[in-house]
Amino acid sequence: MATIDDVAKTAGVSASTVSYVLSGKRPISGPTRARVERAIEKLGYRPHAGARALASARTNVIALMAPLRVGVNVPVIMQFVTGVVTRARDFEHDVLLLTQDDVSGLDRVTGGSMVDALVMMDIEADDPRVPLVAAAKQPAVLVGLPEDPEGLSCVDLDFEAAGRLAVRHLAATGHTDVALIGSPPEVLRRHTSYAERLMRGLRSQAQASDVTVRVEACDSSPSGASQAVDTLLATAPDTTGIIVHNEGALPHVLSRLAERGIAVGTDMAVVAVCPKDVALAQRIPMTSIDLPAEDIGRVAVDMVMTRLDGDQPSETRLLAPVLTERESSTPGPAADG
Amino acid sequence: MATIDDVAKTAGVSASTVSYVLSGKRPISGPTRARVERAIEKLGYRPHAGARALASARTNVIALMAPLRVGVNVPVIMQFVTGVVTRARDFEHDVLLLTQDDVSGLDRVTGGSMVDALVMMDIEADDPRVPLVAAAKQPAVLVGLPEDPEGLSCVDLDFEAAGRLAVRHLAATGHTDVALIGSPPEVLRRHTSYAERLMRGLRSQAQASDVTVRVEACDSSPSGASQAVDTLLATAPDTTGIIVHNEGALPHVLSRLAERGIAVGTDMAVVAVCPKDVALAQRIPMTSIDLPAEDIGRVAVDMVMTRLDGDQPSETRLLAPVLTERESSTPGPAADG
DNA sequence: CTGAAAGCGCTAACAA
DNA sequence: TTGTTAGCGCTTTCAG
Repeated sequence: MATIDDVAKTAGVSASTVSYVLSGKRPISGPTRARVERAIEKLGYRPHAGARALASARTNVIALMAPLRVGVNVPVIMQFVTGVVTRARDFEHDVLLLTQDDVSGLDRVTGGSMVDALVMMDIEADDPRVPLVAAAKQPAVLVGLPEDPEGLSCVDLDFEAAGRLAVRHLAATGHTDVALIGSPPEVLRRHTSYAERLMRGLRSQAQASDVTVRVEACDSSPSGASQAVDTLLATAPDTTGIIVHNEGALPHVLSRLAERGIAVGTDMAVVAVCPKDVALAQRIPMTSIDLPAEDIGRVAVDMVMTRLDGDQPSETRLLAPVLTERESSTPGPAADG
Repeated sequence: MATIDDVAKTAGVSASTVSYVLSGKRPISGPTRARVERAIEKLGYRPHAGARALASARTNVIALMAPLRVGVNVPVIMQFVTGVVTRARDFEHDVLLLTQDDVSGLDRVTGGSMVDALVMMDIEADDPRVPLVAAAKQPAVLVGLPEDPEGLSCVDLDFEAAGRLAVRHLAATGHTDVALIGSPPEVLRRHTSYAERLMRGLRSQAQASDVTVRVEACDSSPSGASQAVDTLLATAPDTTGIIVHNEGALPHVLSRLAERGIAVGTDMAVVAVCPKDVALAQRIPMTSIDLPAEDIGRVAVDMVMTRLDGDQPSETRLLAPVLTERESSTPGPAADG
């Protein structure tokens, strides 16, 4: 492999000039630049990342901690990762992938100066990684909200607003008895705050709009979904609007409703909280509040990059939810008259 | 951050001794080792990755090129990535994630010595990345089979054997008219060889077992799946066994069959080629040939690690398919008598 | 506008 | 069993 000295030699300049041509950190005359570039081209020169990191204290790599366990949210995670990776490239950064549970990985990449910054997905209320990352010398942004973000930056969908929005939509279309089919019990137990935030929004808007909200936890399996639907219809037969916040269960919820002869869109309004493509991949195009995973990933990278140079103060960004009406929700019973 | 010299100083030894304690590349006396370890602990010392890479020409990072486009195979990809990341950790390596289409990323990480090795997913028959990676100084393993693997190592499920296995299973349970509901047309156009290999196996075994096989390409959308089912039943009404090799379409295929009053498992045997968890997440537990994505990822890492030190010759490993009988397939018509 | 030279923090001969 | 020392390839003062 050619080194910077090789390039310097064949261009007839000093190594530092080559370096400055590459970094643009000082003005270079046209002819000199041209000769250097020709030499680089000719030799197929690539700066050695390790040497660069050593000399400049910059790796041009960010770490991404993602929950790689198999499960419900796989599409969301993938979209998020995609957003992070593509946006990182816009800043000339690559992405080092860590699994959520590799807590020691945090220390490794951080202390070993393997990365310039960190993005951590799927933050739980009382997440053990939060204190670790707060102590790191690299900036970090969390996706999700921990109990105490003490000086850390966070991004997420504004789930509370999403909850309000969903209820407002159903209320506006005449529904007075609505229900949430939500996350699996284990998610709730883990205190991933988004579920709680959604419910808070749901409840506050329910009160404001004078509708009742029943909440049903729901396993993502076919049987879990069927059970949730059956329980709901048994205990709250007046329900005319359902909010589903569980991608894995969504198709099965719809199947179950179909099996029971309930026509989604006419007999029952259904609003999903999920990525757009998931909403569109159902048997009926779903009215949905988009979970803009890729956007969130992009924003996370933007935030972390901002913090790379200047020491911006920490901030929390909650993206405003957007509801798109599709065939699964139509004016409800009270609006019929 | 503490450096190796700091550690050496507080342990009262030389830097090289610290280095050797860490690497284990030469014997160290008990007491010395103890003092060094104490110093490391006390200072919270972490070797600087860049410095290490520069001095040793090892980064302890491997690159993984994965197709991050959204689509059908998301669960498979995630499982695969998980396999790679966790196995890499067993070899003290981290994973740098590149997107499939970032072809220049290959050059960047390779030429810049950012990684020790490469794993590339989803290789197509005439993949433009193959010559690039063949020219790299780092070893690589491909997941999938290119047209010409010229000296490169590959892993994949043995799809040809899987095709044979599926047909053999259906034939053995009495079916004589079977069909494949396969990948979307665009996948076939991309010449991802697995689809072709599966069909080859299907056809050869069909001939051997004296059964007919009809092939239906199938878009992964609900409507695409319905259409495939409808076309199939219209043009080949005698079909009693279906092989589905399209995870995204699978639930919709099953729904469509249900809608048409065809009972999967009794009226129609269905064999899926998909990950186990997908097979189990359907309305009926599916007889399936497992797509062991996580295993493949693990094997890919094993192979690439082997090639890191000694220059092992290149090899291609095709994992033997395993069929698990579940409720979606039962003895067919001919076996009834 | 360009060069010379001093490190960045580590590894691995070479010496003892 | 341990220490000394010469780089690894780059960035960035400092000088001109």
